Amino acid sequence: MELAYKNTNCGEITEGHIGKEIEIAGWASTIRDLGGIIFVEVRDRSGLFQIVADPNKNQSVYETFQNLKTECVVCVKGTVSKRPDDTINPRHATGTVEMYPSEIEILSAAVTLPFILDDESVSEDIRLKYRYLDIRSEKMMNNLKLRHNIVTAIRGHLNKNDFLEVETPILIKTTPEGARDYLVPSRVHDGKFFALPQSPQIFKQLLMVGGVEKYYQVAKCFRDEDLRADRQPEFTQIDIEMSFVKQDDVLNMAEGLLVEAFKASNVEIQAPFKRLTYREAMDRYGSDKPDTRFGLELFDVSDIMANSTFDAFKNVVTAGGTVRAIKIPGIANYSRKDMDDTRNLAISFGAKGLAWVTYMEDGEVKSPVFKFLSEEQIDDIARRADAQKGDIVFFVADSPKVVFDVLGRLRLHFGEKLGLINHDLHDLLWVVDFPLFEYSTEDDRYVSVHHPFTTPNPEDLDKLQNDKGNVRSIAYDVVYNGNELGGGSIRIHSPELQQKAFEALGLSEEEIQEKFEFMISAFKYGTPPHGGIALGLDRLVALLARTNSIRDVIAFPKNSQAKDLMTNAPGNASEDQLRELHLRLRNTPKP
RNA sequence: GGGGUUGUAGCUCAGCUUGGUUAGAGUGCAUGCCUGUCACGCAUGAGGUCGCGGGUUCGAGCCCCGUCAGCCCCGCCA
Repeated sequence: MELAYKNTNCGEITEGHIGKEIEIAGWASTIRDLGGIIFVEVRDRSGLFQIVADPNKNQSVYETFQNLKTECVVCVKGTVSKRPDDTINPRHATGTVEMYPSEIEILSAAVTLPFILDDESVSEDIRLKYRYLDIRSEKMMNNLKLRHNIVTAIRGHLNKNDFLEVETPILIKTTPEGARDYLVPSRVHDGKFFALPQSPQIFKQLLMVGGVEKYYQVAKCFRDEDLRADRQPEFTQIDIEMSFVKQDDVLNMAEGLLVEAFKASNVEIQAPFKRLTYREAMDRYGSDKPDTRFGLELFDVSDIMANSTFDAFKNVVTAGGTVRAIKIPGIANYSRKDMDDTRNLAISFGAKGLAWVTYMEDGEVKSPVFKFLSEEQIDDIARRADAQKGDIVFFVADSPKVVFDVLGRLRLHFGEKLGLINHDLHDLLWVVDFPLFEYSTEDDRYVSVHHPFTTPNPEDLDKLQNDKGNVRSIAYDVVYNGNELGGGSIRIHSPELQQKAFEALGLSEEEIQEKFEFMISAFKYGTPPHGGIALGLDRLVALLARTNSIRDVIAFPKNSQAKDLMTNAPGNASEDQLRELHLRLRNTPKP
């Protein structure tokens, strides 16, 4: 028997194939042996197709069917037939057709699988250990297809718009700011190390100096930080840079790109997206990636509290802090325990405490802080909150950072809990005018919010030396349903300004020379104004696949401890390898 | 680095609150019966280091201590 393996995909067989002889190949996904007749579903990437063996029609094929084991690989030749009317299965795409094979060959046997494919309850560590089996599942296969479709759409859009895809190096020089680098020891250079890129940032800017004008890359990036459901040590960015552009040019381009990417997932979105300034996002939503699918906006009561006799709040305002509030409707019947839980939640978010006003259904208004407030102040709060019977208003007083963080998270908590979020919405927006610096209490200095190549807002240049906290940048993030999809900025293209930016970050002249000399000197040879954006592909695909773990859209991800459970990486290095790399281990590693 | 949570059959879990006979269920697997199933059905069977180590106890899957591993979160992630 000479079979060609395959000329038709299982999932694509239709009534149009009836009477035609075809060959299919795939995995025997389910075998139903009824005694005198055997049904087998053959699965390939495209879907399932039922084949039938009847000893009266073909004895030798029937005998082969009797020996089939689940997940063995077969190739089958035969003529497609219509199923009898009463056996049509409307739940399957190929449920109206089937085949009595004239020939069947087992191409590969299969031992019993360690778990059942498509069983959603199987624990993830088992799935990751046998990832090659997990990929056979409909869910994983669909996610990989979706990812492919999205990347294809993005590439198509960028190619059509005259972008050049350029690869940048993976072995690069370590940079001082940002996440922890993965280091690669150099064999050739004793004691020296490469770093893996956290992003192609510097290279894409130098491509602009090189005259590429419009660049993109589906770029692997690496960060040696602790993992989360949406964070992997290696991940993929759609990395984009453009010359001769201003902020609006980048935003318009990215909007067009995202429209195409969403379309690949059968989601229609409208451009242009809303725009919020960073200030406005924080003031109204307590977040730089606000979920604006629901209300519950924050409001400021600092002025009222500053004039109260409540020292805890008053002193915060005097010391430069702020008091903000959020109104949660319909929870005035909260029990003592509910209130305790809410306060503990606020404390877990970083608050020192939580104050509130309860507007009871019967019209009574209660609050532990009323004794510190005048009648007029109490009225002011009710008016500002637009409080109705049944509402509770919560207050947090602290530094702006803490207040926004706590109330922003409480807002999300109640939005979810009270079912205020419409999960059918696709809410895309830009947050613009990010601050250039933020103060790091840990490092006791100002650090870049974005990265040190971000252009300061020209209006704020005079604050670069003495008022760093109030310098705005030309930087922007794109947010989808409260998730950061990506961000970018207009970059510095003047060597003098770049030098000043490094200095403002507290880098010493030696550090600037050692780490960035090539960049500053590159800028001296004629540098176009440029800017760009990077979009997190894994997160985008995960959101469009409606899964909350990016591991579900990565073929071979690491687990939460940054291990590959399938290959057991990272592994040990041999003595010889270590010697060649000029390394000596402090402790003998566990085998 | 910190907090929470889970660990019992190949897989998913019950049993733990209140320590006590031979540790169960579903599913998968094997065998047999079954000619239109599609979560096929019926029957029989195999399958266990109760994560690991120590302790308390006459007796520990269950209580205590330690440890390892998985997942989630905080820190961290320009």
